[in-house]
Amino acid sequence: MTFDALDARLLLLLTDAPRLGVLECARRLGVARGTVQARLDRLSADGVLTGFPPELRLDALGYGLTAFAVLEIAQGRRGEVAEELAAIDEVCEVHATTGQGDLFVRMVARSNDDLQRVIDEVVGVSGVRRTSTSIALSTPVAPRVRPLLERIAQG
Amino acid sequence: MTFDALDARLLLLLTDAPRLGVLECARRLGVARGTVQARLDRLSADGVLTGFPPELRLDALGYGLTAFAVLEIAQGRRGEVAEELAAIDEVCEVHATTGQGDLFVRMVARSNDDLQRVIDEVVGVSGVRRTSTSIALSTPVAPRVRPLLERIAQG
DNA sequence: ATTCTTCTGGGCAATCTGTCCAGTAACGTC
DNA sequence: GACGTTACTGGACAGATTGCCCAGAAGAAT
Repeated sequence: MTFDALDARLLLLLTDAPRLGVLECARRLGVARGTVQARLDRLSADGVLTGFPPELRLDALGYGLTAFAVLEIAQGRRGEVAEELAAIDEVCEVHATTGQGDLFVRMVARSNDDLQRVIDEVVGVSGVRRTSTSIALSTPVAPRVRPLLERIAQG
Repeated sequence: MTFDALDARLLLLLTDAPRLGVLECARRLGVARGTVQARLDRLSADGVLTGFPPELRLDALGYGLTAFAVLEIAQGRRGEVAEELAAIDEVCEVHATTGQGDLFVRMVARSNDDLQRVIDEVVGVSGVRRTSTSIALSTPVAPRVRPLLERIAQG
């Protein structure tokens, strides 16, 4: 399973103009339409490209607060805890990590009160020992893949 | 600027079938084509919907390691540091947070050696005081917005 | 009651999609 | 070197979709 510069250029193109048609991509990349189609099919089939989820500004949706929590979990209950966390709507991301903390959680909320409620819900999950949370004040670098793609595309 | 259930249902639809056409969306939502078009235009214009970036499995791309770093920054140099971090390709996300740590960084790497290099680069940024890093062992909940949308869509 | 905004349902020309195909270039193998 | 495999090109086709426009209906606000 390979991923060459053309794949990267294609994905960059779709990053910039997501709802672009296959034909237009082919034109801009200077290759035949079938090639673009084949690449997209292959990337999807190989599981490299898992989709094109909409990118939303959550604050415009009413969820203006983002917070992080580091959870320390009781011995051997990590999987179980992770599952319960996944059931909380406001929990947008969970990682198991090395270090003193065991689980790292990203969550969102509508207001301070709402955040309080969400945090209570998170730390209230059975098996959670110690927690420490912090609030995101700003996001200088929003989630991105672009630089990596550009490198592969021979930027 | 509102965001109603139809908007949410539309975005859920596009989440599941990203490269779906406008007409097909209209059919599945049971509304006129023009409505779907208008909603998408409005969401984009309002800045709620910022795009449809490709969702990639970075490990399939060679970047199999994800690590997090909490950086403590010298007084008043946060913005400056954030800018330098943004210039590092492997840095995929940066948040300014409350708490003892000042900046929270997510980064990726190809291998342990590579991660070492990336970490060195990150902590080597001038203005970075103390750092603590940890590695993501697994990701029980990958970044998601779905539950929030479903709630708005009247789930 | 009147005005605005939004949605509907339809029509139009131009474009795109999915799907074929044959020819050609590139690559590894024997 | 000869051969087989794989990927890309360029072109064809019918059918579907897009962008755009419009008049009328339905609701909400004044």
